[in-house]
Amino acid sequence: MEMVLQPQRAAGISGGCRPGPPRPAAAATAATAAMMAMPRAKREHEEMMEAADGAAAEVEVEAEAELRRGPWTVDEDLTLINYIAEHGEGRWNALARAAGLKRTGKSCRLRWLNYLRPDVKRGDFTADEQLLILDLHSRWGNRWSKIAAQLPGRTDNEIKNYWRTRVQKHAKQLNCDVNSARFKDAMRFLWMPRLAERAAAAQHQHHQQAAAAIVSGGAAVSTTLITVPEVMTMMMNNENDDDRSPCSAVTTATTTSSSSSHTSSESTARDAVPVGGGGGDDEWAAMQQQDQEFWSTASALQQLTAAGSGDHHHQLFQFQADLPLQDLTGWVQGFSDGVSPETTTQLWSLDDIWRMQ
DNA sequence: AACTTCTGCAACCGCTACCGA
DNA sequence: CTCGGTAGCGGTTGCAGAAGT
Repeated sequence: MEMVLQPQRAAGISGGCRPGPPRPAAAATAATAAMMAMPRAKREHEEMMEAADGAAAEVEVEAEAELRRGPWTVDEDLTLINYIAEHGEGRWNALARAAGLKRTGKSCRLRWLNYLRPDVKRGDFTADEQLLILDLHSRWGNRWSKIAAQLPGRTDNEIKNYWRTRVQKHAKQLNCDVNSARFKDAMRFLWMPRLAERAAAAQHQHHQQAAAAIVSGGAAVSTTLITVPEVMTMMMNNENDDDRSPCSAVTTATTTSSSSSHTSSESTARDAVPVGGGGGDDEWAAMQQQDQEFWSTASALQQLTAAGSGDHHHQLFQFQADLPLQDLTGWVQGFSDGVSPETTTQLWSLDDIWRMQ
């Protein structure tokens, strides 16, 4: 079977500055499918790899001189995708030669893993994802690949860039080092709760949509929307746990709620399956399962927020006292991506934080 | 309109770990 | 055990579009 891949039109990659070659998403998906039927192609691949290895030494010097660098072209992308679709990935140097790409194996590997791989997710990070990144970074530091492993479809490069461009920018706005205790406190007590709230709100909206689809015409589903003070209480309560930071407490809550759906945007389409559209028992069971998970999550959140611990409030007060008013307000507003200024101010003025107690 | 500065991201570089001969 | 090749990781750079002047 010979697969011919056509170049795709630019797929509107959000946030991209470099125009670059369009991402052949559909082609990459087709590539995945092609990889399923591989045995014969695999054998050919092995032979080609051996041949490529054999020829490698002689051509190495001259090839070195004409190796391409810089942005990948559409043709190069398609060549790589086609080759991997037929032969699989691995042994990148030999692959690069066998595929006829004038690139280093390193470059091919990077291009494939960070851009062409069919399951790579593009676009802005969801609140859930941001929360997870903050949490994991607080635990593991700059272990980007390890962090990326916890975010399906995200690459270490993407997360690294996110950290450098967004997080470090905010640390700069706050006039402190990204590794300073002050910034970490700001992350724990302001940014992460806010992300948790947004994530919860997204979950809330998502579940309401799903419920509306399931109970068409029925009563509106009542859900518990977790609030900033609730999240803060959760964080403080969980500081009692020996090996769990407040950060992990929030993440636990939010990721638990999303355990049945990696991200809200991702899961919406899947979950909003119309009832009675020819679905069988499996679909019904799946919906029941999702319903069950939603309600158990809401219940868990309520339980977490039920008990409060006054001791930890002092920490928050101390933190508030340490931060200059204008710094805090400006900085908090700095995190207002996608939120109207009014909303942000309302959510995060010092008065409001104070009232949360 | 022209120029400069800022921003975000893809790609590269250097290093280390791992593995097989 | 050593050595060479490869994969993978984290840090850095370069570039193009956006924003500002």
